[in-house]
Amino acid sequence: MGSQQRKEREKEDLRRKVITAATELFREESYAAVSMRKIAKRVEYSVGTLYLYYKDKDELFLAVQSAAFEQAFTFINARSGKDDPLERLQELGERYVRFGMKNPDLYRLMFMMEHPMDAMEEGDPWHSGIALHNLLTSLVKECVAAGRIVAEDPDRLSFALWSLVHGMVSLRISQRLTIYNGAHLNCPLCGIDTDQLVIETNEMMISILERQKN
Amino acid sequence: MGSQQRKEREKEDLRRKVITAATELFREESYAAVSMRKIAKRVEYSVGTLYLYYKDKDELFLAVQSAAFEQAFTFINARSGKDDPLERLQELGERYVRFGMKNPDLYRLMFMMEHPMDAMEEGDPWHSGIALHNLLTSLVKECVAAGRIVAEDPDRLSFALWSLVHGMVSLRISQRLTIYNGAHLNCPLCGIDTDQLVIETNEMMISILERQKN
DNA sequence: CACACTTTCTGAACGCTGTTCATTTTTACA
DNA sequence: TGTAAAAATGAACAGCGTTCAGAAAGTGTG
Repeated sequence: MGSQQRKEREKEDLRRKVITAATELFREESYAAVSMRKIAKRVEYSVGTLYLYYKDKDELFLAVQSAAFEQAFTFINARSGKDDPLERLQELGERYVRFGMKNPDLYRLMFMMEHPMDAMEEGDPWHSGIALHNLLTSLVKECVAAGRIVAEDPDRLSFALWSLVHGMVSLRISQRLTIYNGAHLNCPLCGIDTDQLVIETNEMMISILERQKN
Repeated sequence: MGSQQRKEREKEDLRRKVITAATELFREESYAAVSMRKIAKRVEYSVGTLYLYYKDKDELFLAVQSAAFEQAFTFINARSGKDDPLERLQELGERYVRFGMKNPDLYRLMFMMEHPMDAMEEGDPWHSGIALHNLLTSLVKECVAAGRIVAEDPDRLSFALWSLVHGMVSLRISQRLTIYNGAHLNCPLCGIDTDQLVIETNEMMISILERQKN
């Protein structure tokens, strides 16, 4: 019977539809405003049905997260014409922060949401996230190999760079860079556009690495 | 009449009690588990009373955040015997990440919680947060003045360092460093204790700055 | 077609959340 | 002691995630 396969396909279809609807909602409203009932309404099923496809909200959100990681990977992995690995490293960071700042609620879901570790057992929602991480580390190592930077421990340096860009994006997303808006903090950074600050600081860190010699 | 002043004092007392209770709850349970009813129960008032002292949950949380910033400032500002400003900078970073990793839910409240900007008008919940920021920037400038590091733009460098430590702490808190636990990411960092990784990476970044010459 | 069996779907119900507000209790002062 | 003002209460409301008895739709057989 081919009907078995058709049903499998339909089941997968609905799962995808749910993820798409949830992703749209994340884009339209804020992270906190996305509820099971709203997702159900958008896919035109009752709320109970969602629980036939996802064990609970955490599992559903994990699936959305997984899809978000794929989007992020696609966006960030876009190859550039540059030859210099260090330039590509800078571009990698820039695309990372751009993605995060353009998709704050997806970014929250990917990197800032509290996690139900028990739901993480099966499947691998972080697959594309891991791929991103590998992209970074191998690029850093390429820079070292090409003599563009010096690094005793390229893996730790990669972690530091990830932390740097993540730190900037998450502070930006959580509105913590608004301290640079008012004048209560009197420093040259005040008044600057925070998105620009993030991007420029990424560039600065790259040039610091470039200038560093053993 | 002195009764007027006494009432003012009692009012302030309850406000403080509420903040203390909420802070305790943040420590005991997770961030998400702290509800108005639980706070009310702990201070032995009805839930409605809380709304006589705080306009809504956001305002209450902002007050808790403000107290948390003070705690953080006290903890992180602890003076060390070191003379070298760069060593003190490294210690500053270390105390920052230690505070964050020991008080994950307070840290969430301070730096990761989505913010109701409209509640930020009066008062200055970030006062001690700003003080922390100033501590960092002035220390960085001290390092530059002492010739311990080179920095074209000390303010941007301070922002970068803040982003770095915040990035590490928040990734740690959000359980994202668990990718270094399993073996699915085969790199030298795997299996390492993540708290240690964070602290060591802070040290590494300091030594990178130290080695950097113009 | 009719029947039985399975799968899919529904939406009311439960206990939780933040928030409001009519009501009651407590306090203050003449 | 009486009365006006202040403070505290907790039931009620809408929305949340989640469950589950029952309705509906689909499937295979006689």
